[in-house]
Amino acid sequence: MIADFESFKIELSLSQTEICREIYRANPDSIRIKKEHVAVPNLVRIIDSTLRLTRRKGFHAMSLRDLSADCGLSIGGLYAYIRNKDDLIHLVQSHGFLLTRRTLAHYTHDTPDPLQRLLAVVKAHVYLSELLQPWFYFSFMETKNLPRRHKQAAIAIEQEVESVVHGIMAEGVTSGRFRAIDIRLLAAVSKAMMQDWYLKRRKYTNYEVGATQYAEFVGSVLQRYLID
Amino acid sequence: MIADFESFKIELSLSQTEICREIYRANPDSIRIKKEHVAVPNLVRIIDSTLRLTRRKGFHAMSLRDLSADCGLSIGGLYAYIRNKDDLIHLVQSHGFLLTRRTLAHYTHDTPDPLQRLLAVVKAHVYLSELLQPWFYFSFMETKNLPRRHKQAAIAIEQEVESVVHGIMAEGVTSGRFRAIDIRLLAAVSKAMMQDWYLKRRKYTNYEVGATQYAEFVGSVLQRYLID
DNA sequence: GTCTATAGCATGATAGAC
DNA sequence: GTCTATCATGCTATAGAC
Repeated sequence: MIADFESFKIELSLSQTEICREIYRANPDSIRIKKEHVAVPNLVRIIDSTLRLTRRKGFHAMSLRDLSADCGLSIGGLYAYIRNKDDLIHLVQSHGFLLTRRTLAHYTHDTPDPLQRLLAVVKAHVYLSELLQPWFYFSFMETKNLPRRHKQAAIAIEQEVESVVHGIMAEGVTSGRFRAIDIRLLAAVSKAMMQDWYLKRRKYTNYEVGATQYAEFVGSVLQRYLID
Repeated sequence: MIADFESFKIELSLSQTEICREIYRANPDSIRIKKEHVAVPNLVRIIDSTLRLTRRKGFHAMSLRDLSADCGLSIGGLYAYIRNKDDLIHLVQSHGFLLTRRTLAHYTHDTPDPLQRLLAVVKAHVYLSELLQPWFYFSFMETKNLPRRHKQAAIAIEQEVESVVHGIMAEGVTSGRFRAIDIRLLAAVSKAMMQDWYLKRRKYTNYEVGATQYAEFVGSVLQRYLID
């Protein structure tokens, strides 16, 4: 069970620096800087700038000149952290994958009741995409442009989320707690609703709807459909 | 009330040629070809190629050389139909706008019962996005990269769809046919579910789910939430 | 490790032949 | 109306100074 957004945030310990340290250690091929205390802060800025600039114009339209100006490194300096522009995608993608897997696993292990587990997963996903909104947006929008490997990895993690939801629903149906309906379609539209939170973030801000309210609303729609 | 997909298709008379004829007549500034019988078939190919190539790599990554090779016109010939690359976006956008407005207006005028009208709108939108899948996908993915004017037009039409859904729900609540719930959020997630049909078209093909089945499923989720 | 300068290339757009 | 040839620009990526 997830208490509230603030607790979630703290529990996840989403320090940008910490994440970038993991990325640094996981990518010695592309990052040719030896000293961790030098590399990590620069990585934070590079990834941050990439997400911001890509959001505006798309990844292809972002030039490395723009990026170097925004993150404060020169073009040459930038190329000590990546071998080419595509490496940037990989750097950005990797920590999102990491955190999504970690979070979903965490919130599906300790709740026995299927309905409660389902609501917890929905809330965890909304909260996670709230904290990593730029990343989720980037990942969704740029997936189709990725080289094959990265593309498959991105599709795989999307499918994993849907599978988790589907698995919970299947268990609920089997145990008789949920109605016997087309749970594959319901899992698919569940994901569509969760996605809308980060794809249309600005709209919901205008509506003055918060993450908790949205997650609980989606939960209530699912609950009403699953239970008589 | 919409009977079935085939009737819908015929009623809309979605001949690519016909649509491109309208586009040709609406854009004398960018299209400098005088003879309609020459211009229209070329326009069909240009728009078709643009949608296909953009789908693969994104609009920015599609070069005009790629496009000219794909549509069979030379670079120079292409520039008789557009003044610059951004004109291409406008050509592609315009007929989608036209058809979306026309279709929604048509299916919200003749059904008095709010529930039936809601289900009709959902089905009409799913059917429309099934017929114009490449266009809907393009519009969603490229909106953020558009110059201001086109961007606002694209956001406006999205908002119109949501408003139509919201209006129907409001009427149902007022007349006591629907439960009094947060219909603004429900309208928002309705749109999210409708969008998923064209954003994840391939997934639903793999699931062997058709447009009618999907529309009716979304309708049943909404109906169950709105009615006791 | 980071910078400046630049090579090498692909792109959007145009001019003029046919 | 459509083509081929070409221009100017802006891009990714690299080399070498510090």
